[in-house]
Amino acid sequence: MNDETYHDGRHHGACVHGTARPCCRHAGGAGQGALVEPAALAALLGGAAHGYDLRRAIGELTNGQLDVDPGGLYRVLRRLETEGFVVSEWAGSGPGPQRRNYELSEEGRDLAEGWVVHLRERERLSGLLADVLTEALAKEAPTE
Amino acid sequence: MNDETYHDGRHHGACVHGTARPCCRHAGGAGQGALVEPAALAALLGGAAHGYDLRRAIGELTNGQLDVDPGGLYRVLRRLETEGFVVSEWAGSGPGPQRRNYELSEEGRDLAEGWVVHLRERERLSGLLADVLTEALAKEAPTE
DNA sequence: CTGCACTATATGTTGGCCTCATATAGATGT
DNA sequence: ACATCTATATGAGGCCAACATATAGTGCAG
Repeated sequence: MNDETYHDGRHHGACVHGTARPCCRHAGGAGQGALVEPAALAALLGGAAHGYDLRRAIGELTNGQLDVDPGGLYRVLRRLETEGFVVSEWAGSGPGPQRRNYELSEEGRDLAEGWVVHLRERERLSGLLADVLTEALAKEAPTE
Repeated sequence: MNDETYHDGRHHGACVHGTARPCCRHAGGAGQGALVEPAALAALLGGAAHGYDLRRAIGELTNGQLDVDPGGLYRVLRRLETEGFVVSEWAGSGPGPQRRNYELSEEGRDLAEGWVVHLRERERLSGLLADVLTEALAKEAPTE
């Protein structure tokens, strides 16, 4: 009603500024750090699948926490293929739109292992910074 | 010696690809997500200071885990000032290069609180994705 | 006296990512 | 016929970290 801020599950309401002003950190991935690539790798580890199914698998694997943009997902799959981490081919013709089947290569499995390390580091740094901020806010007691 | 990879504490050796190829994820903040702004806010919560000192404070607050680029730090401080989260002025003339003193505004404190929420979310998602990947890798037992 | 390292502030540039937008095409249900 | 879902894809904007580069003041060692 008179709540003019967005509530569509995207970044509008989750802007770090906590305001309705145009959020300056919802593009370019600098907000959270890359997520689509590791999510795609996780889904592919569960077995070969087509793009649309991988997106669904990501949602299931993360209990609905991650809903990756299909545009970004296909872009990542393409790039991972050009880099040799994924292999894909058009699936046999059946009813419905043409499907492309994606499968992880051995190098892709190694890449996934690398991402675990990277994500743990991000988790650690995020927690560390959140702790530092929390303590600093607590010390800076209201004096007004 | 014959180890051709970098070892200068930057992202070279920490590339998510785990290879010596030009790491494609060490620029644009997409690697870890934004860190300079919350770190700057944390340092400013400790009291007004000049830029160079804030960088040192960040190092201390994070036990050496974070060594922010001075270029980026000054850029963030400037932007935070134009956005009203920080106030600064040239310090009185003394020996040495000219210094600028930065101080958090009330809005800046609110912004810092918003960053705690954001960082906890990033911590949570990073941990979730790392868990998902770890479990998927464990299930995909070596069959070769 | 010179050169180097530190202090202190700053701008330029590049590459990658997320988000949002838009597009094409096949199938199904109302 | 239209809306929705399935399925694949490209374009564009904005942000960030990292690296580079610049200017200027100071102190110290050789």
